[in-house]
Amino acid sequence: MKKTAVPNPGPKRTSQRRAILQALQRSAKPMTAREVLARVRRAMPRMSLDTVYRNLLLLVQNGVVAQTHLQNRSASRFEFQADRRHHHHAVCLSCGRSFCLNGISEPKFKAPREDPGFQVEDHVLEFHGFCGACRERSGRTPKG
Amino acid sequence: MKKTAVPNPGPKRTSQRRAILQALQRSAKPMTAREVLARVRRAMPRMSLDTVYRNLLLLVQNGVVAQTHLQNRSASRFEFQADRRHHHHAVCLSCGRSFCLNGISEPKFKAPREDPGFQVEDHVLEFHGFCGACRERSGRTPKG
DNA sequence: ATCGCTGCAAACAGTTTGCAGTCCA
DNA sequence: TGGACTGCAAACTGTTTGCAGCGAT
Repeated sequence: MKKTAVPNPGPKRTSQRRAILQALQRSAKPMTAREVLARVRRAMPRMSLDTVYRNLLLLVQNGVVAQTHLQNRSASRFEFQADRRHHHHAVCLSCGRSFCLNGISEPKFKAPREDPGFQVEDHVLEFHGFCGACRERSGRTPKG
Repeated sequence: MKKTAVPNPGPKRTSQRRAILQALQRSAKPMTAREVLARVRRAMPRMSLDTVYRNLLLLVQNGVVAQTHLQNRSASRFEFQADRRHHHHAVCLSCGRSFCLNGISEPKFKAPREDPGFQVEDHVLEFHGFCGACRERSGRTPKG
């Protein structure tokens, strides 16, 4: 039997996907879907927010991108992960930007009295405060 | 000039508000607005979700209730605070319930390299895992 | 030729807001 | 009495989904 040209199933390499990933890779800070969209639209004006979400979801599922729901904001943030270590975030209460933190010692878990059988898989640690820029802008000094 | 009976401005003590606060006080776990509504409706069937939200907001602003956006879930959780100490939460990845944790040692902050001037005001620590009930239900054993 | 992907629009969940009538102080 | 509060409905935001056409393999 002649072997028919069976289309290769699985993800396709689309320009949109590449652009979204690239935007994340180039950003030092986690971005919201909307921020990603704005960035990508500079090159691809017709990109839609749905496509951003769909691709982010895919990237998150593949472990390429990490998704975080910040306490502060309703929109989740996405960041490129590649071989990044587990880390935490600092979120500015004023401008909402979030920064990645490294070298924070990992918190130790103690099961709740109510449920001693609780088994931890993961954790999220988020610091809230004011970033340098916002403190300067608002006249907050390091000591004041 | 005769002193007219000027209505006292400021919050009024309504039965709805009392019921909402009571529901939170009686709950060991943080509740979503919808959970609060369900609870309160047992006594006040006409209570609306909007009223729950409005009152929760007020209570949060007054520091009576703490609001937490969990990583996991989209709906925020509310819990009675009174004179409660700062504490953290454990969230079950399976059933979504959240438990309060006490006696966790506080994480230490280290400013991000990117913004050494970041000043911390607060933090949130959230453990994710599986609660005892869900582990039993799904056959997860402590060692397996 | 397929099947994944895209853009558009509509659907959804959580939350907020405008309005007119109701209730507490 | 008057402003605070309530219920209802509608608006809004972030995110997801249905659909028909497009595009990568």
